[in-house]
Amino acid sequence: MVSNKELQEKRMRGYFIDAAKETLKGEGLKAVNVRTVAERAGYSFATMYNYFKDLNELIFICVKDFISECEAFADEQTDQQTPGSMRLRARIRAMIQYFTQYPGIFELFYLERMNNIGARQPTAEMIYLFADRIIQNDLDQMISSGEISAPDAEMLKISLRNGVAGLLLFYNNRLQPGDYRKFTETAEKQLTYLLGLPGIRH
Amino acid sequence: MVSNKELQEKRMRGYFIDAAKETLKGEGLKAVNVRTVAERAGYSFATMYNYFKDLNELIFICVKDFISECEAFADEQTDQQTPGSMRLRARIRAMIQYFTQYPGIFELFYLERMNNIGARQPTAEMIYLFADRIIQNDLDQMISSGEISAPDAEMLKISLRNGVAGLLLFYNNRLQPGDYRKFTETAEKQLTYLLGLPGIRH
DNA sequence: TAAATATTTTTAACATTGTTCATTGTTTAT
DNA sequence: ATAAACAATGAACAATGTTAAAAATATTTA
Repeated sequence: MVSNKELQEKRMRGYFIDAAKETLKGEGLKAVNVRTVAERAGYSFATMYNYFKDLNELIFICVKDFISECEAFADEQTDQQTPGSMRLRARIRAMIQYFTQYPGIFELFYLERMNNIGARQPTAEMIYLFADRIIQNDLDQMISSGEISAPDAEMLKISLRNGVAGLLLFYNNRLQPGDYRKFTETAEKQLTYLLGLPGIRH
Repeated sequence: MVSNKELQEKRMRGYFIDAAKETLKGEGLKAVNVRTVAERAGYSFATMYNYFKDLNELIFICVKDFISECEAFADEQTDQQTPGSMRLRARIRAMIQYFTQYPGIFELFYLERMNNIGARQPTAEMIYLFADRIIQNDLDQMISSGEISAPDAEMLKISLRNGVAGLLLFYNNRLQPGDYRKFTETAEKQLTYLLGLPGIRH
């Protein structure tokens, strides 16, 4: 049972959160500032400070929401598949797709939030755990089916997490590879490469 | 033959460049701003604009210098070794060591510079090519010795570049793994893992 | 209902940082 | 010695995050 006050406060926070999320998805991180977000929400910039400690807190909430959204997207893309290496690939593919669709979110996750001293530790940990969570289920399945040993699975997990972060980091800066088609091709090859390890029984 | 004017101008630029580099290595990227750098150089902040287009140009020069420094460090660490997979490992180890010794430089390379719209493309490309250059020699040797095929070498190169970037990205944010000892252990394991691929003849 | 009180929103102001420009001081060439 | 060129600087502006007092609005109470 929530009071009117709580409900109203939640709505107000929602306006700002939505405005920030829209801006992040659309114009990207550099367009997010107190004044533009507040304008989009339909309030003065100072009003934000009545509902959030500071801009960091607001953006932190966006990160949490985007994590959920990305996980939901991966779930949705793979709900027909059974756990295992094929689904693992599909889930990573979904994650890559999500971040390339919203470069601003990638920037937020891997460049800005992690870089931020203030909210450093908790945010970075969240992002880090999220990347692992995306693939944990399938790795467990691969272990229990004897497809891979537990230590090899651990290495695979780290390699995938780091490799995907690096892959997106370079692509996000419009470099390598140049176009999207070539990028997905490289991503697929890299997945195949990382999954083609000696420890895995094919 | 350089004129006095050119010499003097070069010196002036050097004062600012050194001040910026010291600040980056010591206090990190967030401590770098026009006023602190100029103070360290012994001049007013406005003087900087007589020698550099803007702060970006100054920092861009630092990036170039750090790239050279890191390459020199890798060369120095491996000058006793012959080209091949062992030296490849050692060179990557040197690169990782360099960036963990100077977190501010990593931040600059992979988080800030790449993130910067203005100087985006050229800087990111430079950083990207530098990472490849560190290992190119040894990869070529491995190819010509028949240790690895050219296509596999290309995949290995990409995997290493992306994997190292991701590894440093997560470690730099003080997360995974917690302490330096554990970190180097993980880095070694990951190197072994990536180099232990099916395409490589052992 | 009207005054008093509490809450919410906003305007004004400040701090920090990057940047530009006019002024001032200094050097150089005639 | 003086005019021209050059170098260094402080004042000022713009953008952004933040705070605090003032204004507007809502709620409570007599």
